[in-house]
Amino acid sequence: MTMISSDVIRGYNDLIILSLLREQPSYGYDISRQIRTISEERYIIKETTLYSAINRLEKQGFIESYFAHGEFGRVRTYYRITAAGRTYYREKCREWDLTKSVINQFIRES
Amino acid sequence: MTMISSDVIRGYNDLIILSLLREQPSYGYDISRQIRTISEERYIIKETTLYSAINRLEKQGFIESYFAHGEFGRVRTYYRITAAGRTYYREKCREWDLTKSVINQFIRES
DNA sequence: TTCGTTACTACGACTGTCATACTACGGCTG
DNA sequence: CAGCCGTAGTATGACAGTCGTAGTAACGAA
Repeated sequence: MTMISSDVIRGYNDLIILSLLREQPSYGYDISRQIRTISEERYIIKETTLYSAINRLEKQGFIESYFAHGEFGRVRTYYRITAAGRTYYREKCREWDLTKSVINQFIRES
Repeated sequence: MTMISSDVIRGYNDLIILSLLREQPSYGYDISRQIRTISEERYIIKETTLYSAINRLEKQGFIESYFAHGEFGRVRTYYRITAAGRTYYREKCREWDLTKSVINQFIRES
């Protein structure tokens, strides 16, 4: 099982986080578990990386936070995507498609 | 025409440079023109980024330099890929395939 | 002689990620 | 009831790759 190193996925954490929040609001720890699960253990995001990405996205207005109780009454910080966040997500998706096609051009050359 | 920003291609400059040197030895300025041409102007690498990537690759032993005359007798620093570089290139390609499939999983989810 | 293109190098700044470490609550086991 | 594991984070400083800015220098064309 090959894992993904952080430097190759660098810059796409925002995209990944937003793609999950597009489905439904969530909180940090759950987001990290979802990433792990959906990637089939091939990408495990570091806590510090995740939370710094989350804070960045919030500062930029792409997500917003609210407090809610999970099971057993524990309060957690939940995040939901904003309208600006959805727009940003679509842009990032286009950028990703472009990046894919450009890089593939170089690899296909050889 | 949408351009590729450097933060999305970050980490793949090594792969791109090696993919070109796999074909034939070349020098800095020519590599940057090839990148521009092959990407159809969608990715224009900054000089400083290119040369720091080249120096990094040489330090790591993935490419090696030699001096040669271009047209009109000007001496330029040419680079060719090493055996270690070819191995590294193949690894990076596999990593790229993995990254693609993982990121696509998140995007396809939604 | 000046300008544009070629062909670089140096330096300091910025950003995203990481390593390390710390806090704190709840549930389970011994 | 003590200790540990899983949950749910925050703080801090370091590092690597890229970028902005600037400078050098050789060559050909106008």
